[in-house]
Amino acid sequence: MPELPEVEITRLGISPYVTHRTVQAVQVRNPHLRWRVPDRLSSKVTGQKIESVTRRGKYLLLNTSVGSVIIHLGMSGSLRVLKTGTSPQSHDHVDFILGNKCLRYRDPRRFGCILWSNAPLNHRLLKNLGPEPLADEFDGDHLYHAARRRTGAVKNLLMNARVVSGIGNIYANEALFAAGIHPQRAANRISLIRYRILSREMKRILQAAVQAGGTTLRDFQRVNGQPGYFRHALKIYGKEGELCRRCGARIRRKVISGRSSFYCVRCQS
DNA sequence: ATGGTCCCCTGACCGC
DNA sequence: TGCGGTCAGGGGACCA
Repeated sequence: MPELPEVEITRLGISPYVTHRTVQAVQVRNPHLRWRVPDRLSSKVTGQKIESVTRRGKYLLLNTSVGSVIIHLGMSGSLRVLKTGTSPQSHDHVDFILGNKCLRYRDPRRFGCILWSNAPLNHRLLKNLGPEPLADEFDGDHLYHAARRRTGAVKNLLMNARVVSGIGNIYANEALFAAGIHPQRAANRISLIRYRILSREMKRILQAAVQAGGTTLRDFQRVNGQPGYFRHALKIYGKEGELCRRCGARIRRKVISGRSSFYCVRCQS
């Protein structure tokens, strides 16, 4: 499900309900996520006040004064705020009880994770993440530099979290279409000028997606239950066989490194 | 260091 | 209605 915009929408959605609240209990119904939910999670976080909810790449952090809960939503994860006592459905694996509210983690495929760290930004999963794509430090020069020794597809460069964090399959496809770059083009055979265009398009598309509440393909929901509306703004992702909105050529699909890639042969090179 | 391939898991969908 | 195959928004582990 979630790439940067959807994780950010989740953050914005839960933040007002959990910030400054104290965790009174943690209920782990199924600890078997990507990594086992640590047994110490409950003892670490119970009694602590959540001071802020932040995001790094696709990771969410529930920050307390003694450490942070690290949450990743994987492919199918979601967080909702419910009335405490609401009976859990299948795949509702973890609850954080916050007085009369309950922060509930649901993840049918269990590709996500919930971990605890005293120093989350130095955690092995976070410390090597590349810059945030919406930060000033991320620009065409950064991409160009990262691409110097890489002969693989530029799409893989965008989806490499060590190069830039938070970009997944949808937004990589959309940004490359917007920049007119073929997803399979070798990363080291793209000019600085084109990387500057690409980085600008990435920022523009990610910002627009956040504005629209993210992209709902099938099951992404905001905390209020509404879908994200950026799906209607997608120009290339999932549109194999349709006509390019820019030139009318038929959109193609090709699997690159195991992920579906969509592109227009006339507009992207 | 980079770039492949495999795998974790469930659910939706499609063709027969 | 059932069944098998395919696909899905992520990303770490492993190997060449």
